[in-house]
Amino acid sequence: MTDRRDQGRRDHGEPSMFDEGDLVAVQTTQPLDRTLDYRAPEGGCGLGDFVEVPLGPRKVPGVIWGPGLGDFDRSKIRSVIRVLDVAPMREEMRAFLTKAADYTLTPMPAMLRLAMRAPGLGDPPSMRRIYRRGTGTPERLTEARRRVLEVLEEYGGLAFTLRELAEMAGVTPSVVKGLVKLGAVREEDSPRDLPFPAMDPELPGKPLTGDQAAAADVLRAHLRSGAYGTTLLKGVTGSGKTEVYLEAVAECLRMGRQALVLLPEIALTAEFLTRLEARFGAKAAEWHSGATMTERRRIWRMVGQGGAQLVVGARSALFLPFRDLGLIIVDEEHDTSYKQEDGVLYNARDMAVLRAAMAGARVVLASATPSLESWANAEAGKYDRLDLTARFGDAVLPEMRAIDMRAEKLQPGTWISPTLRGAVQARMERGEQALLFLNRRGYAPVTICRACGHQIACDHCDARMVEHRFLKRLVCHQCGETRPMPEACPSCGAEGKLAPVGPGIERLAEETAALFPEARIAVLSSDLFGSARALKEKIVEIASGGADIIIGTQLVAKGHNFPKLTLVGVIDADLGLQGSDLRAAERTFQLMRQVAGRAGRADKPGLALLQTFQPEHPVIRAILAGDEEGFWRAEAAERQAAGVPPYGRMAGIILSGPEAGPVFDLGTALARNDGALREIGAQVFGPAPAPIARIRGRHRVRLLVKAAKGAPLQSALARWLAPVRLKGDLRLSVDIDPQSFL
DNA sequence: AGCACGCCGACT
DNA sequence: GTCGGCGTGCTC
Repeated sequence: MTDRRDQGRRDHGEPSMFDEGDLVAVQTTQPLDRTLDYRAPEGGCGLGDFVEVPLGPRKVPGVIWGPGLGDFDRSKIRSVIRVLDVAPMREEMRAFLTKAADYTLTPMPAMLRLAMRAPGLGDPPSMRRIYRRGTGTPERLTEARRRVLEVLEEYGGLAFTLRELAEMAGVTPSVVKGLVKLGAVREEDSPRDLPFPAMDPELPGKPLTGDQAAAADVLRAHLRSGAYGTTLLKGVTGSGKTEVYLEAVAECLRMGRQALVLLPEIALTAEFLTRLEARFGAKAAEWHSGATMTERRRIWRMVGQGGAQLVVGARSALFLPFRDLGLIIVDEEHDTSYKQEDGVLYNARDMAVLRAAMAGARVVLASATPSLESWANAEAGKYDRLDLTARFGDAVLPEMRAIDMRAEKLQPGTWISPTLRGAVQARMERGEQALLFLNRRGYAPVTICRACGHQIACDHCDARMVEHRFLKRLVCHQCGETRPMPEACPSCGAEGKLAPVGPGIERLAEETAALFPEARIAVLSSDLFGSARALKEKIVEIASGGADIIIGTQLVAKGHNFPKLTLVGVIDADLGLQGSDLRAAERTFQLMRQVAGRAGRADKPGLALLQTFQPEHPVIRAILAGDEEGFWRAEAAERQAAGVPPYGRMAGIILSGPEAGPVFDLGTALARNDGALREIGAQVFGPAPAPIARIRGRHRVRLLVKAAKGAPLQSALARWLAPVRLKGDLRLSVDIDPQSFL
């Protein structure tokens, strides 16, 4: 066995610490709340080694976590089956997982699973056959043979698999095999998982403007310090944020350390990867849920061996076994998709900071509209802050104006005000593009029966079904359940009485087409495209002028460039302000600013018009005034007064089960036995129906725990929840720092 | 997580 | 009598 693990150990000066027969504690991915003692296998093992151990009748994967605890009947202790042939888990990774588990109140096995999500971890490094140019030329040089040799010579020295080579030459594999026999092509074995091509940090980036160059200098200096630190890089759309943080990536690569770029949305990576390739001359490793087993396996192993210098990935890339991580970029750090259920509830932005602190790496949080948390951390001096203000070229941020909908005359069932209509008309006449933004998929959010007043709801969720006219179906946006659009009311049976209420993006498209029959209209909504690729292609087509009016949901807000766009019309700027979610204002502010930022990127000035019924609302006013600092200060003051994050601590407890009764009973029992929480001065609110009271037939109840900023919330929660025994199909999950609090 | 053990209802 | 429901407990 070529020993990768020995190599890994030598690299870090860790000796093989446990001899055969020594007791070792193994952390497995089985949901046990402690490590299990085993005997070290033949040849010994070291701290952090990935191993396979017997557990009952099964073999399970695990990691050597430390010396055995020795508190178990010696005669029952079994031996580690084998040490897997991958680099051992580093001390720093174990520390990170431990802290992350403590912080999110996640059992260690679930945490460890995130760090072992690599296919074929236990496989030996497998080989594959590759083919390269041999010496000599066959006597009979047929056309097919000539093409094969030509391909090999064209790619001077490179080797290919049989299939690749045959395909590239347009011949059958047997032609290649024939050449092998004649010695003109050489057949070799090579490891399946090859290192990624080296990145070249010395290639020139785009020229930077004054403040971009200054910001890049600061980031480079931070990196050279070699110690942990976080920087909030704030820059409006088009300010060249990416170019600036790529300079930090370049510096990191120059230092020989690894860099990780986290992106919130997979759809962005294709465009982004091209950009990276142009900057560093080679493809970065791309880690996301859509990657194949082979790719994942290669990345996981190469990251651990130092054969991948730059990884671009979704949130789970934080758990890759980096050997020497020097920099984590969290792009669009405010994006809510960084916090999502992934088996474990964690916020990738916060975990990035934790991981970097453990690894002695720098973090750059990049955003045009930072989260209030990050803004507050910068204010408090915990993060450095860099602001990029200038936009590229002479383009400026669009002018923003409100359209007071109380003063506009609209036909029932229409949503485009005369003012907005006129503005769109003007753009059409000048041959410019306009974007109408409405953050609601489908045709109409509500379908009501005019005979009996019944609203069509999902059978499994407490949510209304949304009509999707393109699909001719009703769709539940909660669980994805769909059914054909009925003719008759499912409640009273009246036919032809079902009526759409309220606007969705499809209905808006209908209205737009009626108003502008000549215009080419493109509708951009995530559900209208079968694949990310199809969506991407559509966006490229639109950007090059393939549409006059773009109608889109929030996916248009995410960093796509539309150079001909000069008008953004927000159909319902009040949409995000409704409800009692404390972060609603923040999210509306971010979304409106991002959407507005789409307009006027090139040399033409942009205009953003916000249709609103409450133009005097503080959030709308802050958006219009472009007074970000003012908005944040006001938001911060409100949250401080309410004692909520980031000025207080919160946790959500979600209980769920098939029957509402037992779920509520458990919630009530928990709320009553809150001694452990009162000890730290924390309060419990609830139980109350969760924001979505029923999902896929499971009833959900939520409790909220609120504590002071410095309070030891996690340990109190652990003590509080320790005695809970979940009966039947009841489930409990803890959400530290929930995104929405009501 | 699996998988055994075990303690109560309707079948040959 | 026993087959089988899934509640409880164990795995080094």
